Amino acid sequence: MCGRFSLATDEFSVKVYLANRFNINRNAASLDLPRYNIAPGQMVLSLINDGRAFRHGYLKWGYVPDYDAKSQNPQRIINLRSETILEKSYLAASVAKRRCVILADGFYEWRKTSTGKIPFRIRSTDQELFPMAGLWNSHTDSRGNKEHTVAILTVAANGIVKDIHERMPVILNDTDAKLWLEAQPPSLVELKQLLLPYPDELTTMYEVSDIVNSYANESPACIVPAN
DNA sequence: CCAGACGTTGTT
DNA sequence: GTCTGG
DNA sequence: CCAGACGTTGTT
DNA sequence: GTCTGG
Repeated sequence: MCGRFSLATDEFSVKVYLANRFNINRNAASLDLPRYNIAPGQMVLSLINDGRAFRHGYLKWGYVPDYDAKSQNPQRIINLRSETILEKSYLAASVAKRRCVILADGFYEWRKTSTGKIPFRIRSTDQELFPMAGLWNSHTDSRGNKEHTVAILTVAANGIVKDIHERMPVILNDTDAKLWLEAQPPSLVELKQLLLPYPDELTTMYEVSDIVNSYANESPACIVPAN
């Protein structure tokens, strides 16, 4: 699955990416980059389509479903199985109207061994920055604060990631990302067909230090190859 | 009609 | 062991 | 995802 | 919010 990732890129590169690939040029706001260790509960850089144009902004990682929006400690869903998003009634409105992508340049998975867990970083050889498919939602919590929350969609691990883990985030290419974000998609069934394991031949993976285990370690050491 | 359920992963 | 928080 | 916390009463 | 079940 995907419970930790990186966007270890400087702000300028991300702004160039947003301009070139998504025609986003209103870029005054600071993007708080680079990030080496992004964890659930934190704000993640996301793209949506507002019906006229692509927009970027921050969403809080941990999707709060409508049915739980008013509880004191709502369920916060960090991943959703892409295979079943069309079957879950509580997701219907998000699937229809609140699809998004989350920007990353790598994600972490842990291999379980008899002696413990070993972290790995997985990247694309094709896209320095890549969009991960997500669904977002809005709610007003019990104190009246508005929150925009997001879950990352998952899919079966590809041939590379399979060595260490059974699931991986849905990574899209730029073309499919735009389709996924399309405000008036041809059909939701067609959109769901975009949610596939990333191609093996475009995937690279390497072991990293267990420094990454603690989200408090927001440091370049997280992405340095182990040994 | 209303009431009740509604996640994921990994591990067992 | 299990939940919470980042 | 992992790390960290994990209680109660009564007093301030 | 939306579907299922009774």
